[in-house]
Amino acid sequence: MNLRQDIHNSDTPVVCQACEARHRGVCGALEPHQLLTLSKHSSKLTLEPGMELVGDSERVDSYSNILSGVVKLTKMLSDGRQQIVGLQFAPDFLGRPFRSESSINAEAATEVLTCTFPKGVVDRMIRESPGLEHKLLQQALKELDEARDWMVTLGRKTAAEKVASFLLLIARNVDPSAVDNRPATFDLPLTRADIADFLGLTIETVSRQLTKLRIEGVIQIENNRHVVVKDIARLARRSGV
Amino acid sequence: MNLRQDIHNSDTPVVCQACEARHRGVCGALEPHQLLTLSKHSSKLTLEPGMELVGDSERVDSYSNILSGVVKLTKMLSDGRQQIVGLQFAPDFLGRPFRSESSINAEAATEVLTCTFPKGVVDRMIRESPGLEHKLLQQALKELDEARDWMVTLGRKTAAEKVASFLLLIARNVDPSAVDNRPATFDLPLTRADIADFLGLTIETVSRQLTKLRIEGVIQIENNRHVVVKDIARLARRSGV
DNA sequence: CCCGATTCTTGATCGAAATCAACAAGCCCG
DNA sequence: CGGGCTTGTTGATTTCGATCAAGAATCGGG
Repeated sequence: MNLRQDIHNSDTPVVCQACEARHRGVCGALEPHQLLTLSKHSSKLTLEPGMELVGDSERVDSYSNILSGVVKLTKMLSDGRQQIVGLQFAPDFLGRPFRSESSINAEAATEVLTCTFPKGVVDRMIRESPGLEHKLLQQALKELDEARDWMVTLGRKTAAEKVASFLLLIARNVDPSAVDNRPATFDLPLTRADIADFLGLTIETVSRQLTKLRIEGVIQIENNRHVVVKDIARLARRSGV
Repeated sequence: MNLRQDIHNSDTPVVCQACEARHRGVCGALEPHQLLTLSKHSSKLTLEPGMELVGDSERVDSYSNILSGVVKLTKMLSDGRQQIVGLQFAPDFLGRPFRSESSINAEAATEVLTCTFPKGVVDRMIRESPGLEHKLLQQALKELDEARDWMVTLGRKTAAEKVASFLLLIARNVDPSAVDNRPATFDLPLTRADIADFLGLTIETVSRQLTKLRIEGVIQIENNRHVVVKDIARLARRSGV
């Protein structure tokens, strides 16, 4: 799908011109004049790891496009047990349309760069522009597919398969060459504790499974975070399909 | 939200008049003339337990509103391990917009009554009617919320909490009085095997946990399927919040 | 109404991951 | 550059749920 090639680039606001969110994200649905309106109210934010984008059950009064970095979506039980229910990468759209309250917590896992808008401006634009709502529906359906895939991992895979599945997920989202089974290299955007919360495991189990994969030569790890996967297909075979 | 009270009921097709899908489902977004078009192409189907609505990776050429009964959405690993990734009740909309292939299997858990449409007719109507797309977005976001809630259950709850969570989910969807903590009575729409696949457990563990709840007086069970919960709040307390 | 099949329960044992515990390796900051 | 803190690894032990194995209850069909 090629997006409005007909319109000359110079019509679009400067801040939007090279933006991923316009090329592959929700902003692709907007006309130049809408981008202009939006860009007047938008601000680019840099968030350090651990900083909150959306607080649990806080009022949500803004939406964001993720321009770089990884955001984790978490849920917590009252006794402190935590589960990561989604990871978002650029150029994902972050925010819960049509509801000012969120039962979810969104937090920067790495350093994150966002383009952030006031909720009201976007909500108005949704009402005017069916194309934008269409993009949001696509984004929601994508997240739903990912959530359901992950439910299988959480409910039915072993610890070893879970860790392999996680590495595969990160590799595919961070290093494009992993998608077509070529060797991949990447930094883990999550700590062991985060990985454990994503996989429904403990940090000790995550650590042991990573060690096992390293010893068996499926992956190499440097400085705890940097991972090299020579044979993606081999990793995939360990992910329980 | 009250839906087009201005339009006299007699304008809407007879089959739609008392239909839940029009009152609380996606059809509420449609004008009488659209309902008429749709109703001309729709057919009501009755499905026995175990019958497939959407086959895994089959072409999906239809959408359905669930009018009664419970549909389970399942995913399977290549070695046969299975996970139920969602349950749908009336008047949920079933079908994956904008994609002719589904990686999900939809199967009647109980006897199910649907109102089914050809994909093409609905897809066309989506393009014409932003209101319909809006409803679909709401449906997708609802399913996403449910999926994420369930991820917490799968990843972080104990077997006892999982079974309690499941009973609570069914009670709230089947017996309205459960929603405001009044005593509830219902038939389990799933077999023990299905419950196990939903909770990421084995049938033996599900059975043992149900027995435990029964012995401790939290629930009563008759004929394996019929459940009475006198104190919903007590059940909720066991669900791990 | 009875028989066979399915579904469910209960018991005994096993094993994967959690927990408990100690230590190692980075890393930030003075 | 050294010390304290966070983050990660490894080992020993426990535990929860899986697995293996019988039975019991329920259901559907002749």
